Amino acid sequence: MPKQNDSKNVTPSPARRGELLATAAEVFAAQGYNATTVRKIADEAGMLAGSLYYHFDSKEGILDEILSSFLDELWQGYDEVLAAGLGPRETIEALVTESFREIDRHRAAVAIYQKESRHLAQQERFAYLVESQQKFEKAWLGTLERGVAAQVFRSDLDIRLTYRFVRDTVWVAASWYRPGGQHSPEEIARQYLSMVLDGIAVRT
Amino acid sequence: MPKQNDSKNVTPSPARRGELLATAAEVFAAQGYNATTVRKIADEAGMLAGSLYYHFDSKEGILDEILSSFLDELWQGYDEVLAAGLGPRETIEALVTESFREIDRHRAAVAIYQKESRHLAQQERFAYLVESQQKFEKAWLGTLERGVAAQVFRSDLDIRLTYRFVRDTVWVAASWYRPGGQHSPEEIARQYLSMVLDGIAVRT
DNA sequence: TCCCTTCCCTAACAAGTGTTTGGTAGGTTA
DNA sequence: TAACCTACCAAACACTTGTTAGGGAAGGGA
Repeated sequence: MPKQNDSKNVTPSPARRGELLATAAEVFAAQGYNATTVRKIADEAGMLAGSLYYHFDSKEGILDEILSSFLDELWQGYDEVLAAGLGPRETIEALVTESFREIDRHRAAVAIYQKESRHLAQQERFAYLVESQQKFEKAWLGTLERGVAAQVFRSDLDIRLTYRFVRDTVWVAASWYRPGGQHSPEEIARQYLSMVLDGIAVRT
Repeated sequence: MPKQNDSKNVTPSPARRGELLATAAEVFAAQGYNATTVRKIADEAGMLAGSLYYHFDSKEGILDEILSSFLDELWQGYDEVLAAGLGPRETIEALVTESFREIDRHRAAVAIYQKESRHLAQQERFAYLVESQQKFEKAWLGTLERGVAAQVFRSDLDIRLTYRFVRDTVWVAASWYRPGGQHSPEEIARQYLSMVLDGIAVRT
């Protein structure tokens, strides 16, 4: 039961759809969703605006597919980490590393998510953004609490503040990260973890 | 030589302008600049769209005034800190604290800046955003380098990565911060500094 | 009383928006 | 060859957008 183009009697190739989704994601990330016209996307893809509607239902549908497929892949990686039964510190390390790998693979999608998710989440179509965010909070906050209980994380900090601190430090990286840069995702994760866990001050 | 309404023979009161700027900033922050219509702003202010043009030149002019007045006030505080001749660690502490105070005072403006500055900076009208960002980088990066040289900050980290880390962790707070919440700006600054400087792990 | 200023409304404009409809070039299949 | 499918174009649609022009109500000062 296909979701797209149900009424129309056409079957666009998934490969071409993938290409178009990638270019659309780049434009959305660069200009913002609302500032991006379908004519701009089509232009970037070397075709006319109307032709996009052979492949997709709507502009919103394109955005939906970009975000949901990103989140699907993200949670595939996260669930694997969470199921591994690691200790709190090792779980945080694995989650952060996995996050930077996702940023590496889905830079545009992450940037879009960062900018638009807050007001998109109010729409029914994007309700899964709220679900994902809740699941996200549960995983990270739970791990941090486990760590405090096990005395591997500090207990003198507001735990929710700590959660937002760790979460934000990781994901905002998508705003400046460029694949193929000086540092690999793993190297960036290593340094970020070192800063988050041990701080940037010299120990006395 | 007034900048606005130069041709028209009118003189809107600064007080009313301030109110309208505040509501506009709230809507921009909540919905995004491009997704916000002037009709929505006017609606929120209890008037009709056209009436906004008695007070302002254009929608872009409103945005311009929100951002530039925020940056003016920000640099007033920053310059004071930088001129105080503090040590590197104390300078970072003062800058972070000052930043959270600005977030407290200009939450909406900061949120808009976060979301829109990247692609706004490409326009000539908003060239001052680029200048500000460069000045910003010079101040923070310079302080961090001073700290490494003075052996108060770690030397085994990529300094640019550290800069982005500290910068982002502070400013993304505007996305979740709400004035009048549980913690004061100073308290949030204190805990953030504690995390950034000493890490969240228990010292062994 | 009359005038002037402040502040907003009514009504419209032109440009740009996402989207639809019908058509067609080129390759594949029967 | 004929029928068909894929992937696009050309042209238009209805609607929303930022913006403008003219007018008018309320109030203060002369």
